[in-house]
This record gives sequence, C-alpha cells and structure tokens, in this order.
Amino acid sequence: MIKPRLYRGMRDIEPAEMEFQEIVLAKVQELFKKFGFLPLKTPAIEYLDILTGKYGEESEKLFYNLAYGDGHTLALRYDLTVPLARYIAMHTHELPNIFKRYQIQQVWRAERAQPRQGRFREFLQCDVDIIGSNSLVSDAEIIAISIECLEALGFKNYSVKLNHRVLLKGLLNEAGVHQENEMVVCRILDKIDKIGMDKVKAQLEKDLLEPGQIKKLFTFFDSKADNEQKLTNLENMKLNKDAQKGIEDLKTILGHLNSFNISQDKIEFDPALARGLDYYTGSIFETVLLDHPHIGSLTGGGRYDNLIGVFIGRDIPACGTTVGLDRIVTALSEMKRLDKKIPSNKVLVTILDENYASYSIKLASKMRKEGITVDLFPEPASIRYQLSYADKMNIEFVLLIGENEIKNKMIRLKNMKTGEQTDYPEDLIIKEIKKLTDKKENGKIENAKTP
RNA sequence: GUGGGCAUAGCUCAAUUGGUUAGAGCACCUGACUGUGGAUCAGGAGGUUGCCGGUUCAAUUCCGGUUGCCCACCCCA
Repeated sequence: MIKPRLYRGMRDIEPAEMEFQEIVLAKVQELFKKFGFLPLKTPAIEYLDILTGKYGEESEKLFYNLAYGDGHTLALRYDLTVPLARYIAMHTHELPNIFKRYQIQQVWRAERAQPRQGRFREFLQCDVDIIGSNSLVSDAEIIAISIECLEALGFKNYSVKLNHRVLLKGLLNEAGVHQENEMVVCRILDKIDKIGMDKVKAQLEKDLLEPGQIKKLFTFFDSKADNEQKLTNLENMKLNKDAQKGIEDLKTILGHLNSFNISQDKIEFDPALARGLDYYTGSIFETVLLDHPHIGSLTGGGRYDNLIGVFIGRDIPACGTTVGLDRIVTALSEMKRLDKKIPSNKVLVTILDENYASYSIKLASKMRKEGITVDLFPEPASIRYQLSYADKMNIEFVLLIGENEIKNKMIRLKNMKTGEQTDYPEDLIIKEIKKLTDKKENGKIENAKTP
C-alpha cells in the first residue's frame, strides 16, 4: 500500500469550497470581460531561460525546476506576467496595437506554505494586463479594475497602496543610498506601519546608513497628510528628475482614478511601498485588508515597460495586476462569508427496483431536457439507502420510482424538508418539479449572501 | 530561508508523578424499521500512540534523532 499524502503546499479543494470558488471566479471573470479584456491561457511549463532574470534573485530561488530526459531546462511558471510577455513577443505582428488580456491559471512557488495566510505553493492567479500603451490611463484602469473586483466580492475595509518605482529610486538617490543597498533599505522602510518609525530608524542605522541620510530619508516618508498633500509636499522639495517624474505620474494616475469614480480614501500613496519583482518600471500598487493584515496582499501589480523588450529587443509598454484568487477565498472564509453548505436545488431520481431502472433513467433524461438539475441514483438500492444519500447531499426533492409507482402510473414525490409525500401522474410530475425547483432557484438568488 | 509549537481512531480531543486490556464525542456500519432520511435506542468495526533508536522491570508519557504538520518572521498572491 502507498500512503495517501500531499506534497507540502498542495491541497485538494473540496466540493463545497470549489462551488464557492466558482462563484467568485465567475464574478471576477465577468468583470474582466466587462472591461473589454480577452482571455488567454499559456502552458504551465516554460523554458527556464524565459523565466530567469526577470523577478530578482530571491524570487528565482522559488522556481520549481524540472529535470527532463531530453536535456531541456524547464520550470513551472512563477507568475502569469512573464509568460504573457513571452507570448506578446512571439505574436507582436498579429496582435492589436493595444492588447488587453485576462488570464486565470495556477502558478507555482517553492516557498513555505502557510494556509492561514492564504499562502500555498500552487495557487490561482487572475491577471489583467494592458499591453502597448504608455498612457497612465492604463495604470488607473488597472487599479480601478482591482478595486471593482474587491467591491464585487463584498470587501469593504481594504486599502490600495500606491507608489512609483522611479520616484522611489529618486528619493533613495536624494538620500545617497547606494544602489546595492536599495532593496534592503526599501524592505526596512516598508515596515514603518508594522513596527513603527523608531525601530525602522534603528535598523537603518545598523551599518546601512549615516544618521544624516536617515534624517533626509524621513523628510520624505514621515507624513500623515492625504495623497494630494503628500505629493505636493514632495514636489515642493524640488528633488531630482526621477522623483519629479514619479510624482507627476502619480498625480496623473490619481486624477484618472477620480474620473473612474474611484473614491480617493480607498487609495493610499505610500512612498515606502517597494514590491518584490524586478520587472516593474513605473507605478506599483497592491491591496491589503485592514482587518486581516496577516493575509498579505490580495492583489498586486504595476507598470513594466521593458519586460517584453527582453525577448524582442524593442520595448513595448505594459501595465497590469494580479488578483490572488486563493487568497481572496481564504480571506472570505476567514470572514465567515463562505457558507460550507451550499443549498442544493437538485432532484434525486431513485431506482428502487432493478426491473424499472430504465424508467428512472428515461425520466431523469426528460427532466434534464427541461432544465432541471437531476441526480440519478446509480444503482437499485433500498429506499433507506437512497434517502440517506439525499439527506447527506442536502437534496430537497426525491422522486421515488419502484414497483408501486409503475403499477399505479403515479410518481411519488418526497419533500425531504417537510417529509411530505405526494403522488403525481406521470404527465404532471415534470411540470410540478419544475415549478418547485424554479421557485427554489429564485429564492436562492434572492437570499444568496454575496460572497 | 530563520525561530517556536505540536504529532494518540476518518475528524476533534482524553489517558493521574512512567503502571494492567489506550478512552470519549462526532462520523461510519448493523439492527429496532423486509417501501422511507435526519431524531432516539441497542450493538459493531476502527490503533504498530508519525518513524528510528535510547533509558527503564515497565514508555502514549522521559531522552536523542528523523519525518510531517501548524504558527510567527521573511517575502509575496
């Protein structure tokens, strides 16, 4: 015998959770379509050199590398953005000048799994990207779509953090931070919210920066004002070109977001936000749940204007975000929005007698043609056995079909909730069932807790 | 990758300072109920106490190792 087990970070998504995931997925997908995005799928496996050199050293340690007999070096995709860039590079001439695509597929990362934080080694990402435009309308639209996504799923207390890579670079330059220290400094700065200003200062002082540099840096980050004010404050400092470019971009994006009718208080300009992936070149953003900080970001993205160029030697601007579907489901289930028992509007058609199995099959088929969801019991068995199944499956309506029914030409309908049983002539039974299940379906829609 | 905790029935957990046959609830199966589920009652099945070694007359309990899981940090979706 082989002990059944799962590789760490992998999980089975069981029927109840899967049904829930499908509801969430349908909403997300509908939204992407509404924004005019086209679907795309790419393979799980890519050549290793397609993936390397894009994410940064730390991330690339998390690739699942595949050994294969023919000597090719392969890996499972780490995200959906680089495969998209590869796809664009292979099809530049056929694609429209602006290409908006959404993609919903799994990605794999060999990091330590942590279910409570919605963190797995295999997880579902929903990406939306706009390829081919420099316009900051794209950045704003991508942020708008992330927000609409969360709104559609019923999230309320979230915040979109927004920053700009060029601005960040400019600010670090102003403070004289060496390039090799940039990432480390960013990472520490990022923790201002979590561990507080003083601890951050202490960490920076520890053989990284001079007190003078730290003082300078904090003139940029130490601000409680609103977005507009923060940006204006920075602008008034007359900083280097990079910083100014970043500020200008962010102001423009915030302006467009206004036009998208996105309320400004959902967005927080955070000059310390860095984000991990190397390929970002402009705006960067992510969303977090204020009540569930341990879950980390639900969405994250930014502008990456020279990623595609890596494959064709000519830059094509691009901007996009990913929506972390598994993480969203984790968050919703933590918020108790996930109803484990999804009400069923199925009808169970029983087979009580082997001799009349064909009658049950035919009736089930007829009902399905009428649009009724029918679960046909697969074998002749005792009523007890089949009713107990219906009970476990939360099925409300059961059709009893056995010798009595065939002889009397009456089908017995049992309501599992009330225990009531009524006999209907063959020609009326479908109509009756349809009436009952339609009613239930409507009630279900009216009463459905929006996840 | 760093730190901490846990490991006993399918699940959730008991088992006195180390002491006889490792228990309970839920779930499962059978019957009361030969055409009626949930409720009740009676019974049944289910275990190499993660694995390997050590200490001891005796280990679920103590020690060492190992594997797995959980939590936090890091990073991220």
